[in-house]
Amino acid sequence: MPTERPRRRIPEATVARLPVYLRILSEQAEEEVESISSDRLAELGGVNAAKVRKDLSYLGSYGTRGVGYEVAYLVYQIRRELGLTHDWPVVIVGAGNLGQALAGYGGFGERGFPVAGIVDVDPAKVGTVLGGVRVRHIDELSQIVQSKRVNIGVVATPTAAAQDAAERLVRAGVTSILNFAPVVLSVPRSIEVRKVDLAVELQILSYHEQRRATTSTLRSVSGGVSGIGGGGGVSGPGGTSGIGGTAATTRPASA
Amino acid sequence: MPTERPRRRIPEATVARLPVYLRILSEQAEEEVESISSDRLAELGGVNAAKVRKDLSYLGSYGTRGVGYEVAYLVYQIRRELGLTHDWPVVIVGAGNLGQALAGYGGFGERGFPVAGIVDVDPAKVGTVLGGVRVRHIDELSQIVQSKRVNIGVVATPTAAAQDAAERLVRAGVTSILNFAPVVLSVPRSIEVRKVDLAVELQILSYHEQRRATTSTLRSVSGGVSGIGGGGGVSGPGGTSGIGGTAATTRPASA
DNA sequence: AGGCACTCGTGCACACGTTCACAAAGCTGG
DNA sequence: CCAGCTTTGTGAACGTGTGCACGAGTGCCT
Repeated sequence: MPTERPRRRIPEATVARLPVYLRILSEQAEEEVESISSDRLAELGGVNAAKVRKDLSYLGSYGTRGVGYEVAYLVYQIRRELGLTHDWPVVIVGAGNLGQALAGYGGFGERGFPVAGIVDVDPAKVGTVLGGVRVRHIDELSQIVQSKRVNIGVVATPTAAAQDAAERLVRAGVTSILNFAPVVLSVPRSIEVRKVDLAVELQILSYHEQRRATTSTLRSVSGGVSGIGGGGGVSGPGGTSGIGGTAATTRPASA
Repeated sequence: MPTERPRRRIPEATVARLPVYLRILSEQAEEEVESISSDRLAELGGVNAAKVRKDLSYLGSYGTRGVGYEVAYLVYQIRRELGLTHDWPVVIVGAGNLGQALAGYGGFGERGFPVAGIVDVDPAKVGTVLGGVRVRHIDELSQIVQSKRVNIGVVATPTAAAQDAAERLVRAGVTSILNFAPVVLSVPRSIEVRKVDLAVELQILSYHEQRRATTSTLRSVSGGVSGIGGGGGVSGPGGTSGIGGTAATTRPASA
Protein backbone atom coordinates (compact mmCIF):
# COMPACT_ATOMS: atom_id res chain seq x y z
CA MET A 1 0.00 0.00 0.00
CA PRO A 2 1.76 3.12 -1.26
CA THR A 3 -0.58 5.76 0.09
CA GLU A 4 0.27 6.11 3.73
CA ARG A 5 -2.22 8.14 5.68
CA PRO A 6 -0.90 11.69 6.19
CA ARG A 7 -2.15 11.98 9.76
CA ARG A 8 -1.52 15.69 9.98
CA ARG A 9 -3.92 17.74 11.99
CA ILE A 10 -6.57 19.29 9.80
CA PRO A 11 -7.63 22.86 10.62
CA GLU A 12 -11.16 23.17 11.99
CA ALA A 13 -12.16 25.53 9.21
CA THR A 14 -11.20 22.91 6.69
CA VAL A 15 -12.97 20.13 8.55
CA ALA A 16 -16.14 22.22 8.39
CA ARG A 17 -15.84 22.49 4.61
CA LEU A 18 -14.98 18.88 3.84
CA PRO A 19 -18.58 17.71 4.27
CA VAL A 20 -19.66 20.23 1.68
CA TYR A 21 -17.04 19.14 -0.80
CA LEU A 22 -18.07 15.59 -0.11
CA ARG A 23 -21.69 16.23 -0.93
CA ILE A 24 -20.81 18.03 -4.14
CA LEU A 25 -18.39 15.33 -5.18
CA SER A 26 -20.96 12.63 -4.48
CA GLU A 27 -23.42 14.44 -6.71
CA GLN A 28 -20.82 14.71 -9.42
CA ALA A 29 -20.04 11.04 -9.10
CA GLU A 30 -23.70 10.22 -9.64
CA GLU A 31 -23.62 12.27 -12.80
CA GLU A 32 -20.69 10.16 -13.91
CA VAL A 33 -18.22 13.00 -13.75
CA GLU A 34 -14.85 11.34 -13.32
CA SER A 35 -12.58 14.26 -12.81
CA ILE A 36 -13.02 17.73 -11.40
CA SER A 37 -10.81 20.78 -11.11
CA SER A 38 -10.40 22.87 -8.00
CA ASP A 39 -11.91 25.72 -9.96
CA ARG A 40 -15.10 23.86 -10.68
CA LEU A 41 -15.36 22.47 -7.19
CA ALA A 42 -14.85 25.96 -5.81
CA GLU A 43 -17.60 27.29 -8.03
CA LEU A 44 -20.05 24.63 -6.90
CA GLY A 45 -19.09 25.10 -3.28
CA GLY A 46 -19.13 28.85 -3.38
CA VAL A 47 -15.56 29.28 -2.26
CA ASN A 48 -12.18 30.33 -3.50
CA ALA A 49 -10.30 27.82 -5.67
CA ALA A 50 -7.10 28.29 -3.71
CA LYS A 51 -8.96 27.42 -0.57
CA VAL A 52 -10.23 24.23 -2.14
CA ARG A 53 -6.74 23.19 -3.10
CA LYS A 54 -5.32 24.00 0.28
CA ASP A 55 -8.13 22.17 2.00
CA LEU A 56 -7.66 19.11 -0.14
CA SER A 57 -3.92 19.25 0.28
CA TYR A 58 -4.39 18.45 3.96
CA LEU A 59 -5.64 15.05 2.89
CA GLY A 60 -2.51 14.46 0.89
CA SER A 61 -1.65 15.12 -2.73
CA TYR A 62 -4.49 13.41 -4.43
CA GLY A 63 -4.80 15.67 -7.46
CA THR A 64 -3.17 15.43 -10.83
CA ARG A 65 -1.60 18.61 -12.18
CA GLY A 66 -3.01 19.69 -15.47
CA VAL A 67 -6.06 17.50 -14.93
CA GLY A 68 -7.75 17.87 -11.59
CA TYR A 69 -8.99 15.46 -8.97
CA GLU A 70 -10.42 12.04 -9.60
CA VAL A 71 -13.90 12.33 -8.14
CA ALA A 72 -14.30 8.77 -6.89
CA TYR A 73 -10.94 8.70 -5.22
CA LEU A 74 -11.45 12.07 -3.59
CA VAL A 75 -14.81 10.96 -2.26
CA TYR A 76 -13.13 7.98 -0.74
CA GLN A 77 -10.38 10.03 0.85
CA ILE A 78 -12.73 12.60 2.35
CA ARG A 79 -15.01 9.93 3.69
CA ARG A 80 -12.11 8.22 5.29
CA GLU A 81 -10.78 11.40 6.81
CA LEU A 82 -14.20 12.29 8.19
CA GLY A 83 -14.58 8.85 9.62
CA LEU A 84 -17.52 8.04 7.39
CA THR A 85 -16.29 4.61 6.40
CA HIS A 86 -18.62 3.13 8.94
CA ASP A 87 -21.89 4.15 10.59
CA TRP A 88 -22.05 6.23 13.72
CA PRO A 89 -25.23 5.41 15.59
CA VAL A 90 -26.75 8.36 17.45
CA VAL A 91 -29.11 8.54 20.36
CA ILE A 92 -31.67 11.32 20.61
CA VAL A 93 -32.67 12.69 23.99
CA GLY A 94 -36.09 14.31 23.93
CA ALA A 95 -39.07 13.07 21.98
CA GLY A 96 -40.87 16.38 21.78
CA ASN A 97 -41.50 18.50 18.76
CA LEU A 98 -37.92 18.55 17.64
CA GLY A 99 -37.02 15.01 18.59
CA GLN A 100 -39.95 13.74 16.58
CA ALA A 101 -38.99 15.80 13.57
CA LEU A 102 -35.40 14.58 13.76
CA ALA A 103 -36.39 10.96 14.12
CA GLY A 104 -38.96 11.19 11.38
CA TYR A 105 -36.60 12.99 9.07
CA GLY A 106 -34.88 9.80 8.04
CA GLY A 107 -31.94 11.62 6.54
CA PHE A 108 -29.92 10.52 9.53
CA GLY A 109 -29.73 6.88 8.68
CA GLU A 110 -29.11 7.44 4.99
CA ARG A 111 -26.14 9.60 5.77
CA GLY A 112 -24.49 7.13 8.07
CA PHE A 113 -25.96 8.19 11.37
CA PRO A 114 -28.69 5.68 12.20
CA VAL A 115 -30.90 6.48 15.16
CA ALA A 116 -29.98 3.86 17.73
CA GLY A 117 -32.54 5.10 20.17
CA ILE A 118 -34.77 7.91 21.36
CA VAL A 119 -35.40 8.55 25.02
CA ASP A 120 -37.60 10.87 27.01
CA VAL A 121 -38.44 11.48 30.65
CA ASP A 122 -42.15 11.60 30.01
CA PRO A 123 -43.67 8.11 30.56
CA ALA A 124 -46.52 9.08 28.28
CA LYS A 125 -44.13 9.34 25.34
CA VAL A 126 -42.38 6.07 26.09
CA GLY A 127 -43.53 3.33 23.79
CA THR A 128 -44.62 5.51 20.92
CA VAL A 129 -42.78 4.89 17.69
CA LEU A 130 -40.98 7.62 15.75
CA GLY A 131 -39.35 6.98 12.44
CA GLY A 132 -39.35 3.29 13.13
CA VAL A 133 -37.73 3.63 16.52
CA ARG A 134 -39.55 3.07 19.77
CA VAL A 135 -39.19 5.78 22.39
CA ARG A 136 -37.68 4.48 25.60
CA HIS A 137 -37.37 5.91 29.05
CA ILE A 138 -34.36 8.04 29.76
CA ASP A 139 -33.21 5.67 32.47
CA GLU A 140 -32.42 3.21 29.72
CA LEU A 141 -30.02 5.67 28.13
CA SER A 142 -26.85 4.10 29.45
CA GLN A 143 -27.95 0.68 28.40
CA ILE A 144 -28.67 1.88 24.86
CA VAL A 145 -25.39 3.74 24.57
CA GLN A 146 -23.43 0.75 25.83
CA SER A 147 -25.12 -1.96 23.86
CA LYS A 148 -25.29 -0.09 20.59
CA ARG A 149 -21.87 1.47 21.05
CA VAL A 150 -23.16 5.00 20.58
CA ASN A 151 -20.64 7.83 20.57
CA ILE A 152 -22.85 10.70 19.49
CA GLY A 153 -25.77 12.09 21.45
CA VAL A 154 -28.35 14.60 20.26
CA VAL A 155 -29.93 16.95 22.78
CA ALA A 156 -33.43 17.78 21.59
CA THR A 157 -35.01 18.64 24.92
CA PRO A 158 -36.57 21.88 26.09
CA THR A 159 -34.03 24.42 27.27
CA ALA A 160 -34.50 23.69 30.95
CA ALA A 161 -33.73 20.01 30.57
CA ALA A 162 -30.76 20.32 28.25
CA GLN A 163 -27.99 20.45 30.84
CA ASP A 164 -29.34 17.40 32.59
CA ALA A 165 -29.66 15.58 29.30
CA ALA A 166 -26.07 16.40 28.47
CA GLU A 167 -24.84 15.13 31.80
CA ARG A 168 -26.75 11.90 31.39
CA LEU A 169 -25.28 11.46 27.93
CA VAL A 170 -21.78 12.02 29.23
CA ARG A 171 -22.30 9.63 32.11
CA ALA A 172 -23.64 7.08 29.69
CA GLY A 173 -20.38 7.28 27.77
CA VAL A 174 -21.15 9.50 24.82
CA THR A 175 -18.19 11.62 23.67
CA SER A 176 -19.79 13.97 21.15
CA ILE A 177 -22.95 15.99 21.52
CA LEU A 178 -25.08 17.85 19.01
CA ASN A 179 -27.06 20.38 20.98
CA PHE A 180 -30.28 21.95 19.70
CA ALA A 181 -31.20 23.68 22.93
CA PRO A 182 -30.31 27.35 23.25
CA VAL A 183 -27.97 26.97 26.20
CA VAL A 184 -24.27 26.62 26.68
CA LEU A 185 -23.79 23.10 27.90
CA SER A 186 -21.29 22.55 30.65
CA VAL A 187 -19.45 19.33 30.01
CA PRO A 188 -15.92 17.99 30.44
CA ARG A 189 -13.38 19.39 28.02
CA SER A 190 -12.90 16.04 26.42
CA ILE A 191 -16.45 16.05 25.08
CA GLU A 192 -16.97 17.56 21.65
CA VAL A 193 -20.04 19.74 21.51
CA ARG A 194 -21.61 21.41 18.53
CA LYS A 195 -24.59 23.67 18.72
CA VAL A 196 -27.44 24.37 16.35
CA ASP A 197 -29.38 27.39 17.46
CA LEU A 198 -32.13 28.85 15.34
CA ALA A 199 -32.55 31.96 17.42
CA VAL A 200 -28.88 32.80 17.11
CA GLU A 201 -28.95 32.39 13.35
CA LEU A 202 -32.01 34.58 13.02
CA GLN A 203 -30.52 37.22 15.27
CA ILE A 204 -27.40 37.33 13.18
CA LEU A 205 -29.54 37.88 10.12
CA SER A 206 -31.43 40.51 12.03
CA TYR A 207 -28.17 42.31 12.73
CA HIS A 208 -27.35 42.47 9.07
CA GLU A 209 -30.84 43.60 8.15
CA GLN A 210 -30.73 46.28 10.77
CA ARG A 211 -27.31 47.34 9.57
CA ARG A 212 -28.50 47.46 6.00
CA ALA A 213 -31.18 49.88 7.06
CA THR A 214 -28.92 52.09 9.16
CA THR A 215 -25.49 52.26 7.53
CA SER A 216 -26.22 53.87 4.21
CA THR A 217 -29.65 55.34 4.19
CA LEU A 218 -30.41 52.39 1.91
CA ARG A 219 -28.68 52.25 -1.39
CA SER A 220 -31.59 51.03 -3.49
CA VAL A 221 -34.31 48.69 -2.46
CA SER A 222 -32.90 45.68 -4.24
CA GLY A 223 -29.22 46.56 -4.21
CA GLY A 224 -28.85 43.33 -6.10
CA VAL A 225 -26.22 42.46 -8.61
CA SER A 226 -26.95 40.32 -11.61
CA GLY A 227 -30.57 39.54 -10.78
CA ILE A 228 -30.77 35.86 -10.27
CA GLY A 229 -33.04 34.59 -12.99
CA GLY A 230 -31.58 37.32 -15.16
CA GLY A 231 -28.64 36.71 -17.47
CA GLY A 232 -28.65 33.51 -19.46
CA GLY A 233 -30.36 30.64 -17.78
CA VAL A 234 -29.44 29.51 -14.32
CA SER A 235 -25.87 28.70 -15.25
CA GLY A 236 -23.38 31.12 -13.76
CA PRO A 237 -24.02 31.85 -10.13
CA GLY A 238 -24.24 35.54 -9.47
CA GLY A 239 -22.94 34.95 -6.03
CA THR A 240 -23.26 32.24 -3.53
CA SER A 241 -23.76 31.58 0.11
CA GLY A 242 -20.40 29.95 0.49
CA ILE A 243 -19.42 27.15 2.74
CA GLY A 244 -18.27 27.93 6.24
CA GLY A 245 -20.51 26.08 8.70
CA THR A 246 -22.49 29.22 8.67
CA ALA A 247 -21.17 32.57 7.61
CA ALA A 248 -21.74 34.26 4.34
CA THR A 249 -19.93 37.06 2.55
CA THR A 250 -18.03 34.64 0.37
CA ARG A 251 -16.98 35.98 -2.95
CA PRO A 252 -18.92 34.79 -5.95
CA ALA A 253 -17.46 32.15 -8.17
CA SER A 254 -16.25 34.55 -10.84
CA ALA A 255 -18.74 34.09 -13.66
CA MET B 1 -28.38 62.69 24.63
CA PRO B 2 -24.83 61.82 25.61
CA THR B 3 -24.63 58.28 24.30
CA GLU B 4 -24.14 58.66 20.59
CA ARG B 5 -24.28 55.39 18.73
CA PRO B 6 -20.76 54.10 17.98
CA ARG B 7 -21.56 52.86 14.49
CA ARG B 8 -18.30 51.03 14.12
CA ARG B 9 -18.35 47.83 12.22
CA ILE B 10 -18.65 44.86 14.53
CA PRO B 11 -16.56 41.77 13.68
CA GLU B 12 -18.59 38.79 12.52
CA ALA B 13 -17.21 36.63 15.29
CA THR B 14 -18.52 39.09 17.82
CA VAL B 15 -21.89 39.37 16.13
CA ALA B 16 -22.21 35.61 16.44
CA ARG B 17 -21.61 35.79 20.18
CA LEU B 18 -23.87 38.72 20.98
CA PRO B 19 -27.04 36.60 20.79
CA VAL B 20 -25.57 34.27 23.39
CA TYR B 21 -24.66 37.08 25.73
CA LEU B 22 -28.12 38.47 25.19
CA ARG B 23 -29.82 35.25 26.21
CA ILE B 24 -27.69 34.90 29.30
CA LEU B 25 -28.24 38.51 30.27
CA SER B 26 -31.97 38.16 29.79
CA GLU B 27 -31.97 35.17 32.10
CA GLN B 28 -29.98 37.11 34.66
CA ALA B 29 -32.40 39.99 34.39
CA GLU B 30 -35.27 37.65 35.18
CA GLU B 31 -33.43 36.52 38.26
CA GLU B 32 -33.22 40.15 39.27
CA VAL B 33 -29.47 40.31 38.88
CA GLU B 34 -28.72 43.98 38.32
CA SER B 35 -25.05 43.92 37.59
CA ILE B 36 -22.68 41.38 36.08
CA SER B 37 -18.94 41.21 35.58
CA SER B 38 -17.22 40.14 32.40
CA ASP B 39 -15.81 37.25 34.38
CA ARG B 40 -19.20 35.91 35.33
CA LEU B 41 -20.65 36.47 31.89
CA ALA B 42 -17.69 34.68 30.41
CA GLU B 43 -18.23 31.75 32.73
CA LEU B 44 -21.89 31.46 31.82
CA GLY B 45 -21.13 31.83 28.15
CA GLY B 46 -18.20 29.46 28.16
CA VAL B 47 -15.72 31.97 26.82
CA ASN B 48 -12.74 34.01 27.83
CA ALA B 49 -13.42 37.10 29.96
CA ALA B 50 -11.17 39.25 27.83
CA LYS B 51 -13.18 38.25 24.81
CA VAL B 52 -16.38 39.27 26.53
CA ARG B 53 -14.98 42.67 27.34
CA LYS B 54 -13.65 43.18 23.86
CA ASP B 55 -16.93 42.08 22.33
CA LEU B 56 -18.92 44.42 24.52
CA SER B 57 -16.52 47.25 23.90
CA TYR B 58 -17.65 47.28 20.28
CA LEU B 59 -21.03 48.42 21.48
CA GLY B 60 -19.43 51.31 23.32
CA SER B 61 -18.16 51.67 26.85
CA TYR B 62 -21.18 50.55 28.75
CA GLY B 63 -19.45 48.97 31.74
CA THR B 64 -18.41 50.49 35.03
CA ARG B 65 -14.90 49.76 36.20
CA GLY B 66 -14.74 48.10 39.53
CA VAL B 67 -18.37 47.06 39.23
CA GLY B 68 -19.29 45.40 35.97
CA TYR B 69 -22.10 45.88 33.51
CA GLU B 70 -25.63 46.90 34.32
CA VAL B 71 -27.63 43.97 33.05
CA ALA B 72 -30.73 45.81 31.94
CA TYR B 73 -28.81 48.46 30.08
CA LEU B 74 -26.59 45.92 28.37
CA VAL B 75 -29.62 43.94 27.27
CA TYR B 76 -31.00 47.08 25.75
CA GLN B 77 -27.76 47.90 23.95
CA ILE B 78 -27.29 44.44 22.52
CA ARG B 79 -30.88 44.28 21.40
CA ARG B 80 -30.50 47.56 19.66
CA GLU B 81 -27.26 46.56 17.98
CA LEU B 82 -28.79 43.30 16.77
CA GLY B 83 -31.81 45.11 15.48
CA LEU B 84 -34.14 43.39 17.90
CA THR B 85 -35.99 46.50 18.93
CA HIS B 86 -38.74 45.52 16.59
CA ASP B 87 -40.07 42.29 15.14
CA TRP B 88 -38.75 40.76 11.97
CA PRO B 89 -41.48 38.75 10.31
CA VAL B 90 -40.25 35.67 8.47
CA VAL B 91 -41.75 33.61 5.71
CA ILE B 92 -41.19 29.88 5.52
CA VAL B 93 -40.94 28.13 2.17
CA GLY B 94 -41.81 24.47 2.41
CA ALA B 95 -44.51 22.96 4.58
CA GLY B 96 -43.03 19.50 4.80
CA ASN B 97 -41.58 17.78 7.80
CA LEU B 98 -39.25 20.57 8.69
CA GLY B 99 -41.51 23.47 7.77
CA GLN B 100 -44.18 22.02 10.01
CA ALA B 101 -41.81 21.60 12.89
CA LEU B 102 -40.55 25.14 12.51
CA ALA B 103 -44.01 26.63 12.32
CA GLY B 104 -45.25 24.54 15.22
CA TYR B 105 -42.25 25.35 17.32
CA GLY B 106 -43.62 28.70 18.35
CA GLY B 107 -40.29 29.92 19.60
CA PHE B 108 -40.06 32.07 16.52
CA GLY B 109 -42.73 34.54 17.47
CA GLU B 110 -41.65 34.79 21.07
CA ARG B 111 -38.17 35.73 20.04
CA GLY B 112 -39.24 38.48 17.72
CA PHE B 113 -39.51 36.56 14.49
CA PRO B 114 -43.22 35.98 13.90
CA VAL B 115 -44.14 33.66 11.07
CA ALA B 116 -45.77 35.95 8.53
CA GLY B 117 -46.55 33.08 6.22
CA ILE B 118 -45.82 29.56 5.08
CA VAL B 119 -45.94 28.56 1.45
CA ASP B 120 -45.62 25.33 -0.46
CA VAL B 121 -45.90 24.18 -4.06
CA ASP B 122 -48.10 21.23 -3.20
CA PRO B 123 -51.78 22.22 -3.55
CA ALA B 124 -52.64 19.43 -1.10
CA LYS B 125 -50.80 21.22 1.66
CA VAL B 126 -52.30 24.62 0.90
CA GLY B 127 -55.01 25.51 3.35
CA THR B 128 -53.82 23.39 6.22
CA VAL B 129 -52.96 25.32 9.35
CA LEU B 130 -49.59 25.05 11.08
CA GLY B 131 -48.87 26.84 14.32
CA GLY B 132 -51.78 29.13 13.72
CA VAL B 133 -50.71 30.08 10.23
CA ARG B 134 -52.49 28.90 7.11
CA VAL B 135 -50.30 27.41 4.39
CA ARG B 136 -50.57 29.31 1.16
CA HIS B 137 -49.50 28.55 -2.37
CA ILE B 138 -45.98 29.55 -3.31
CA ASP B 139 -47.30 31.85 -6.02
CA GLU B 140 -48.55 34.09 -3.26
CA LEU B 141 -45.05 34.48 -1.89
CA SER B 142 -44.40 37.89 -3.38
CA GLN B 143 -47.67 39.18 -2.14
CA ILE B 144 -46.96 38.00 1.40
CA VAL B 145 -43.46 39.40 1.41
CA GLN B 146 -44.64 42.75 0.12
CA SER B 147 -47.70 43.19 2.29
CA LYS B 148 -46.14 41.97 5.51
CA ARG B 149 -42.81 43.65 4.78
CA VAL B 150 -40.84 40.46 5.23
CA ASN B 151 -37.05 40.67 4.98
CA ILE B 152 -36.13 37.18 6.12
CA GLY B 153 -36.98 33.98 4.32
CA VAL B 154 -36.54 30.42 5.57
CA VAL B 155 -35.85 27.66 3.09
CA ALA B 156 -37.31 24.43 4.47
CA THR B 157 -37.82 22.56 1.22
CA PRO B 158 -36.32 19.30 0.05
CA THR B 159 -32.83 19.67 -1.37
CA ALA B 160 -33.92 19.64 -4.98
CA ALA B 161 -36.31 22.54 -4.54
CA ALA B 162 -34.08 24.74 -2.42
CA GLN B 163 -32.42 26.75 -5.16
CA ASP B 164 -35.75 27.54 -6.74
CA ALA B 165 -37.16 28.52 -3.37
CA ALA B 166 -34.23 30.84 -2.80
CA GLU B 167 -34.67 32.48 -6.17
CA ARG B 168 -38.35 33.03 -5.53
CA LEU B 169 -37.57 34.55 -2.16
CA VAL B 170 -35.04 36.90 -3.70
CA ARG B 171 -37.41 37.91 -6.47
CA ALA B 172 -40.08 38.53 -3.88
CA GLY B 173 -37.77 41.01 -2.19
CA VAL B 174 -36.34 39.09 0.73
CA THR B 175 -32.77 40.12 1.63
CA SER B 176 -31.78 37.48 4.18
CA ILE B 177 -32.19 33.73 3.95
CA LEU B 178 -31.89 31.00 6.52
CA ASN B 179 -31.27 27.80 4.60
CA PHE B 180 -31.96 24.35 6.01
CA ALA B 181 -31.38 22.47 2.79
CA PRO B 182 -27.99 20.85 2.32
CA VAL B 183 -27.02 22.83 -0.76
CA VAL B 184 -25.02 25.92 -1.45
CA LEU B 185 -27.54 28.47 -2.59
CA SER B 186 -26.60 30.66 -5.47
CA VAL B 187 -27.92 34.14 -4.85
CA PRO B 188 -26.80 37.72 -5.46
CA ARG B 189 -23.98 38.91 -3.25
CA SER B 190 -26.21 41.43 -1.57
CA ILE B 191 -28.31 38.69 -0.02
CA GLU B 192 -27.24 37.43 3.38
CA VAL B 193 -27.43 33.67 3.65
CA ARG B 194 -26.93 31.50 6.68
CA LYS B 195 -27.02 27.76 6.60
CA VAL B 196 -28.10 25.16 9.11
CA ASP B 197 -27.02 21.72 8.03
CA LEU B 198 -27.45 18.72 10.27
CA ALA B 199 -25.41 16.40 8.14
CA VAL B 200 -22.46 18.75 8.20
CA GLU B 201 -22.59 19.05 11.97
CA LEU B 202 -22.75 15.31 12.42
CA GLN B 203 -19.92 14.77 10.01
CA ILE B 204 -17.76 17.21 11.90
CA LEU B 205 -18.47 15.27 15.07
CA SER B 206 -17.71 12.11 13.19
CA TYR B 207 -14.34 13.51 12.23
CA HIS B 208 -13.47 14.15 15.85
CA GLU B 209 -14.70 10.74 16.93
CA GLN B 210 -12.69 9.09 14.23
CA ARG B 211 -9.68 11.15 15.19
CA ARG B 212 -10.11 10.24 18.83
CA ALA B 213 -9.94 6.60 17.86
CA THR B 214 -6.94 6.93 15.55
CA THR B 215 -4.56 9.53 16.96
CA SER B 216 -3.59 8.06 20.29
CA THR B 217 -4.59 4.47 20.41
CA LEU B 218 -7.21 5.75 22.86
CA ARG B 219 -6.02 7.24 26.06
CA SER B 220 -8.65 5.81 28.38
CA VAL B 221 -12.24 5.19 27.58
CA SER B 222 -13.60 8.21 29.40
CA GLY B 223 -10.61 10.52 29.16
CA GLY B 224 -12.81 12.85 31.14
CA VAL B 225 -11.68 15.51 33.54
CA SER B 226 -13.64 16.38 36.64
CA GLY B 227 -16.54 14.04 35.97
CA ILE B 228 -19.55 16.16 35.62
CA GLY B 229 -21.81 15.27 38.46
CA GLY B 230 -18.73 14.56 40.49
CA GLY B 231 -17.17 17.09 42.82
CA GLY B 232 -19.53 19.27 44.79
CA GLY B 233 -22.92 19.66 43.22
CA VAL B 234 -23.38 21.02 39.75
CA SER B 235 -21.73 24.36 40.50
CA GLY B 236 -18.40 24.80 38.79
CA PRO B 237 -18.41 23.79 35.15
CA GLY B 238 -15.65 21.40 34.33
CA GLY B 239 -15.57 22.72 30.84
CA THR B 240 -18.06 24.10 28.48
CA SER B 241 -19.15 24.03 24.93
CA GLY B 242 -18.34 27.66 24.36
CA ILE B 243 -20.04 30.08 22.12
CA GLY B 244 -18.90 30.43 18.53
CA GLY B 245 -21.91 29.78 16.32
CA THR B 246 -20.69 26.26 16.37
CA ALA B 247 -17.19 25.21 17.29
CA ALA B 248 -16.02 23.87 20.57
CA THR B 249 -12.62 23.64 22.21
CA THR B 250 -13.25 26.66 24.36
CA ARG B 251 -11.34 26.72 27.58
CA PRO B 252 -13.27 26.03 30.75
CA ALA B 253 -14.36 28.83 32.99
CA SER B 254 -11.58 28.29 35.51
CA ALA B 255 -13.32 26.73 38.47
C1' DA C 1 -9.58 61.65 52.93
C1' DG C 2 -6.78 58.04 51.59
C1' DG C 3 -5.75 53.45 50.48
C1' DC C 4 -7.22 49.18 48.63
C1' DA C 5 -9.62 45.81 46.02
C1' DC C 6 -11.99 45.20 41.98
C1' DT C 7 -13.15 45.32 37.07
C1' DC C 8 -13.29 47.57 32.65
C1' DG C 9 -11.08 48.90 28.27
C1' DT C 10 -7.41 48.10 25.15
C1' DG C 11 -2.51 47.78 23.14
C1' DC C 12 0.17 44.08 21.74
C1' DA C 13 1.70 39.64 20.37
C1' DC C 14 0.42 35.47 18.65
C1' DA C 15 -2.39 31.99 16.22
C1' DC C 16 -5.41 30.92 12.72
C1' DG C 17 -7.50 31.41 8.27
C1' DT C 18 -7.66 33.33 3.57
C1' DT C 19 -5.90 34.73 -0.77
C1' DC C 20 -2.40 35.57 -4.15
C1' DA C 21 0.98 34.19 -7.13
C1' DC C 22 4.02 31.09 -9.13
C1' DA C 23 6.95 27.04 -9.81
C1' DA C 24 6.41 22.18 -10.56
C1' DA C 25 4.13 18.59 -12.90
C1' DG C 26 1.34 16.44 -16.17
C1' DC C 27 -1.12 16.10 -20.68
C1' DT C 28 -1.65 16.93 -25.76
C1' DG C 29 -0.41 17.68 -30.39
C1' DG C 30 2.79 17.95 -33.89
C1' DC D 1 10.83 14.75 -28.05
C1' DC D 2 9.61 19.33 -27.39
C1' DA D 3 6.51 23.38 -26.89
C1' DG D 4 2.63 25.05 -24.97
C1' DC D 5 -1.41 24.77 -22.20
C1' DT D 6 -3.63 23.40 -17.98
C1' DT D 7 -4.03 22.72 -13.15
C1' DT D 8 -2.08 21.36 -8.81
C1' DG D 9 0.50 22.29 -4.49
C1' DT D 10 2.42 25.62 -1.55
C1' DG D 11 5.32 29.70 0.14
C1' DA D 12 4.38 34.14 1.53
C1' DA D 13 1.58 38.21 2.52
C1' DC D 14 -2.34 39.74 4.52
C1' DG D 15 -6.42 39.98 7.43
C1' DT D 16 -9.16 38.43 11.25
C1' DG D 17 -9.73 36.60 15.79
C1' DT D 18 -7.89 35.40 20.45
C1' DG D 19 -5.79 36.03 24.87
C1' DC D 20 -2.57 38.26 27.93
C1' DA D 21 -1.31 41.88 30.66
C1' DC D 22 -1.74 46.16 32.45
C1' DG D 23 -3.19 51.03 32.88
C1' DA D 24 -7.19 53.55 34.27
C1' DG D 25 -11.44 54.29 36.63
C1' DT D 26 -14.72 53.23 40.44
C1' DG D 27 -16.53 51.99 44.86
C1' DC D 28 -15.82 50.59 49.60
C1' DC D 29 -13.83 50.59 54.04
C1' DT D 30 -11.33 52.52 57.61
